[in-house]
Amino acid sequence: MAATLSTALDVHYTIPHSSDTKRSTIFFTSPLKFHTKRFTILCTSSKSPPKPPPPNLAEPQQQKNPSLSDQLKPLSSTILTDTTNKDQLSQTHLLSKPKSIWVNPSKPKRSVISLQRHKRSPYSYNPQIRDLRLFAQKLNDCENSEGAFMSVLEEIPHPPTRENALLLLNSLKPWHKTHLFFNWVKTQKLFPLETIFYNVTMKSLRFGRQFQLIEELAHEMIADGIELDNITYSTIITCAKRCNLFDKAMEWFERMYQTGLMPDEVTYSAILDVYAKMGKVEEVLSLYERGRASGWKPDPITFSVLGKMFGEAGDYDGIKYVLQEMKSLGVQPNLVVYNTLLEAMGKAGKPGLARSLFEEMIGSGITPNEKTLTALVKIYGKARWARDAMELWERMRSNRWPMDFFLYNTLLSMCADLGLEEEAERLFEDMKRSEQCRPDSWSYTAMLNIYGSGGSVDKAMKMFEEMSELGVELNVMGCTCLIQCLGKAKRFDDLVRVFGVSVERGVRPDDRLCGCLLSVVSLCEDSGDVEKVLACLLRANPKLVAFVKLLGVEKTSFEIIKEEFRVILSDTAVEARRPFCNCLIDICRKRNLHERAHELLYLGTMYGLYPGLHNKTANEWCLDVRSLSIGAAHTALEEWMGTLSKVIQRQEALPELFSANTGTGTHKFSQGLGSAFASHVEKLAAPFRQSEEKAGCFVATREDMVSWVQSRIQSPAGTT
DNA sequence: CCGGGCATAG
Repeated sequence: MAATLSTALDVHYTIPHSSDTKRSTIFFTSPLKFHTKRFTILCTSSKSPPKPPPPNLAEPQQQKNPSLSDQLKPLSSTILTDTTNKDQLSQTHLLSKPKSIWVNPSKPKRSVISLQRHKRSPYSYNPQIRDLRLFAQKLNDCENSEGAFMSVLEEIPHPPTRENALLLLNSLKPWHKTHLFFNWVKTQKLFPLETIFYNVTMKSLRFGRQFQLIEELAHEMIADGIELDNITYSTIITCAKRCNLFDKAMEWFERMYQTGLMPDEVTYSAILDVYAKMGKVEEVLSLYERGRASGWKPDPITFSVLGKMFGEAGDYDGIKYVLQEMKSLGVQPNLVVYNTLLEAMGKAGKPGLARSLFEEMIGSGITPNEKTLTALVKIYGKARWARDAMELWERMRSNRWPMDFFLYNTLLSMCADLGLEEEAERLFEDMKRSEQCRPDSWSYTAMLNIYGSGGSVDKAMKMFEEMSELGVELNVMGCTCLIQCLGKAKRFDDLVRVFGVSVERGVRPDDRLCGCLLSVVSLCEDSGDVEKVLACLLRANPKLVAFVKLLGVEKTSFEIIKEEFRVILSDTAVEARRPFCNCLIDICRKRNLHERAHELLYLGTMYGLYPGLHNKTANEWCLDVRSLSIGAAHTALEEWMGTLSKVIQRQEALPELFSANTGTGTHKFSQGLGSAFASHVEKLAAPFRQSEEKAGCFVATREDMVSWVQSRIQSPAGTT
């Protein structure tokens, strides 16, 4: 198999792997692509094309309005018909800032947004407001049934005039009661129900996510000839969005244009958010550009929508673009915008930029809230920036910045990320003493994570017992942390008990928990223990257990392993695939199935689980084992040495430097891949030395490598 | 007293 794997590793020399495929930089590196892409908002990239209005919808009154998709013809086609020298124009315009396109158009573009916000009608002071508020409270407090509601309603202190009815309608919750009251007012027929009555009712229905009812009301408005205004549409659209009915949101947005109503910026940013939530980045940017071209100066909420979208995409260039746009338009970010952008920076993996953005925010005089601090604490924890995390924590205390439940739990998780056991314990005690923030399932899980990764088994078990006593739910992550910890401590009987209790208490094992059990199997010295742990795994993933057994059957062919492993991996969550492969390799090595281990590493490489394992330049060949388990790293090193021997024997060109990167294990609790690697290198007497410049890197010169390989060829000792 | 944006995990 060795030859086959070297072939696989060789494949890596030539195929550049890209780990950055999720970056979308449409707008910034390739404006041409963006602007020339044919785009119609409702048709092209939507999985479900827009349906015609349902038959019970009245026909829109004004057919003269083009559909939105017609209005949003690609910018490029509009520009190119305006000139004879198309090539030149497309060059100059597409490379300049998009908005410059609109400086002097021969025909003004049709506007897509109304620059005037919908005006609200003023209301006059109602002297009965006090009575009516008390009455509304009474209605809110009564039993949530039609009978109870109607009998309280008979005690209404003042006649339900238009103003009184509106006031009551505005004060009612939950949505059932608003709806009952709306219907009651309708049956009274004391005055015609105007748009505002529908709007207020819809707002309440949206709280209860009652899209069906909202749509019924909208159809009723259409049938009765009651005008739908921007407030109506934005409420319908945001309700559809919250119910994940994106097609519905688009359908109503489209209908709005068709009836000749121009969205104002509230409706417009609501629909931008709909597209953003669907991940339609290009569509959002196109809409944004069209709005800008109509003379719209977006407000902070719009930028928050854009920032969130780029954050979800992990697109740092996009986040930069949002900041630039705000700057050039003179829009000052508010607290929510900063919160969104901080979170986005975290998702884009830019802790340093998140830190400067936070300082900029403080500098501009904005006080952070719980959400700001939650985002930042999470970022520092994940980046393992212990110093920044502790400084921030100190600032939170000395400035008395607000704390809440999320923030407590995030601080606990940060302690887990940084290995701060004592700090976490103090925090946890604070929470127990507090009124508002008693530890919940998240808090206990964080503690299980801290004790689990720190190897404090007894403390972890104490948490587990405490959870049972207090009735705190154990979730799959807490269970995984505990199992991992018990496994490392070789307390297999406790492990089996914890697993059983967890499943009884409703924990549904996921792929990460299976990976954890598999890693415990690789730690077992005794075959009886192996069976115990496999029995747990059998309840969660019988196929995986069958595969583990198959690996030990000597006559199993490589082809069978290949196919069965493929099936296993395709049934496995992406984030658990490499851990599975690592553990399986470890298991094989533990059982002295070294050939099998090499086969699995080969297959793992084939199936793309180890991108960038081997990097080759003219000067340096580097084996990057940072994402490998100890057994897998040993296997990869052996494989690499085998390949090098052949290359040297064939007298092919070699680089000056060889290096193996184990990483430094920035996590306090990481398992020490570097030292394991060092001792394996020592056992092989390979000429690798710890690099002085680069921590976690082992280096060897060409001369040393060649003489070592040649000595091994002469006396092939210690080849396993 | 009618409409839009922000948070917790192995």
